[in-house]
Amino acid sequence: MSAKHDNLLEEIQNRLENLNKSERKVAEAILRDPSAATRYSIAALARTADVSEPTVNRFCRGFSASGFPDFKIRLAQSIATGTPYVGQNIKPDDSVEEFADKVMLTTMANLDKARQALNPKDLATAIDYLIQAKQINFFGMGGSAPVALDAQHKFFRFNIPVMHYDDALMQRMVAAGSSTGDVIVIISYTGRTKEMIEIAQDALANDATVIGITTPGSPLAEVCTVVLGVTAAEDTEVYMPMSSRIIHLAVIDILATGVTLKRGEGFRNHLKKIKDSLKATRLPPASS
Amino acid sequence: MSAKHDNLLEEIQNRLENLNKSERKVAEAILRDPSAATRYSIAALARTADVSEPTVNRFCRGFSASGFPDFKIRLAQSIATGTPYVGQNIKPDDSVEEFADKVMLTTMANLDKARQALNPKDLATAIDYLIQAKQINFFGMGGSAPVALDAQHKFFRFNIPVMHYDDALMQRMVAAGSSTGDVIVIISYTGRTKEMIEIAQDALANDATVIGITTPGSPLAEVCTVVLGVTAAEDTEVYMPMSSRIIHLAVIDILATGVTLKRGEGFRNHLKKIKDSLKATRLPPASS
DNA sequence: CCCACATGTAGTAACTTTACCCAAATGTAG
DNA sequence: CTACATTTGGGTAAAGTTACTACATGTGGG
Repeated sequence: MSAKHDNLLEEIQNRLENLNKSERKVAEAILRDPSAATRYSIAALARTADVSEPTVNRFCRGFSASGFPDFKIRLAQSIATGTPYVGQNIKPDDSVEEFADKVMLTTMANLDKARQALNPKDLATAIDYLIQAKQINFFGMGGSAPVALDAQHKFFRFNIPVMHYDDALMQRMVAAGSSTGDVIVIISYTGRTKEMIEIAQDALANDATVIGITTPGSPLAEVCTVVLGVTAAEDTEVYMPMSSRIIHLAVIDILATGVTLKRGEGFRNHLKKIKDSLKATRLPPASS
Repeated sequence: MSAKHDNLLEEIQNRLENLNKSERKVAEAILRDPSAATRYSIAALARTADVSEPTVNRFCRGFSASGFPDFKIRLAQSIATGTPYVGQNIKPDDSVEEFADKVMLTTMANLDKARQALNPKDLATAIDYLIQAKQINFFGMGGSAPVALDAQHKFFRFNIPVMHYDDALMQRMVAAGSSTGDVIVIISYTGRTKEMIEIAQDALANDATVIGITTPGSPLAEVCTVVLGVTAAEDTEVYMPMSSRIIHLAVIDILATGVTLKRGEGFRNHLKKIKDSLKATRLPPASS
């Protein structure tokens, strides 16, 4: 089952510095046009990189492949995963098509990292808490406010009392007034916003459950009951964080899906009824 | 460039019925363990399928590969794309790990569809309108409200007057009060909410620009100045729409990126200053 | 100046493909 | 309905590629 992403291309990139002259030539030839490399024979690649065939072969073995053909297959898989763009940062002179592609592919790559990083056990624990919750509150400030709002929308359909707050004062009040059985989900990219940490501690002091969707290892993560964490490196300093919110949304989707599934068949009908109640406000589907 | 998903495995599955006896034996052998097939030599695969080597070769050519090695590479890519999950819907008895993976992979697949479907020219047009805007308003109701809120957060940093509205009454008032140079971005998954269409028409009547992030071909799309459209099929009827909002967010990311880039270097410093102003509210990065 | 490492040459082994042939099935004419 | 022709499916074996191994040669560091 396990998908174990080799990310061969990334590995080649990383080890580029540690390779000797000829092998670096091979690496560069491959990175120059990875998908072409999958079509080359060992002789063709050797010629392109201007080295001998055994050098290519040694290079392949260096990346723990049994030989050139095996290496080519791993490379092909690595490409299919969308890896070629990963890490390629957006440059000021990119065309619209180029940076649009980069934004999309970077987002996809980050989602994939998140997929691999997320711990199913923690997810399951979080879902269990949410199902048993008397009341759910989503807290997110600044850039995470939309995520909290979205979460409220999704969980609203489960007929558990649910709210979101994007304002520290209200969050503090809710945390102070919480008790056993209340679940507070705190969404924060950095996990280093002082107030959020204090709020989490307040809630915990009142025996509420605190689920953190934040960076693992951050001060906020330290205090949460459960942490659903992802480290998506991005150029936070200058541009705005982009992928992180999308990952957070995806985590919310997973939690919502989990709650739906665990509630069983009867409950899925309830969801359908809510959907149906919205139909009246819409025009009929395109007829032509 | 073009990523053209072959989905070779799917194609083999589909054509299984139309193959003659021996070639079907080959197909079945491959489907039985696709990833093993990528490691086999033609002789090994022939033995496993209990046919001769040329038969395997003919089979490969039948799937428009130049030969067996080429076929193996396409097969490898097909496996790596995560194909097994794409389209596989979530089932009530999935484990947490399974459905979490499916949610993520479905989202990724939809983002990729969006990436290919988005028209760079329309994006460029939208970005131009946004740069020249006197005022930008994001409208989104229900599930699209969080997207509108997120957009406001992102565009707030550009020091253009920007607001979001999630309430039809306010939206109508803003549309009625708009004029040339105002840009209204309407976010709607279905593009069939009656009120939104009327609101769009009001805004257009006042010479405002209306950018629609919605389903192409929908009634709303018909009336917009520019449409940034994506058709992400999902199980809207029972579960809630998930991927669509994430795609919409990604589109917002692209627009924001475009505006940032087009504004040039000086402006990116301005963004950095805003970032810096937030530092004071945070704990320092992990020190250990 | 020598040793060790890096790299290339040439030959061999493995793998793939082509050319050819046989067998079975289907079609056709007597 | 039989007998011959034609097409289709599929295997054998040899030719052609491709990849690997063993060895030779060069080159930089001690």
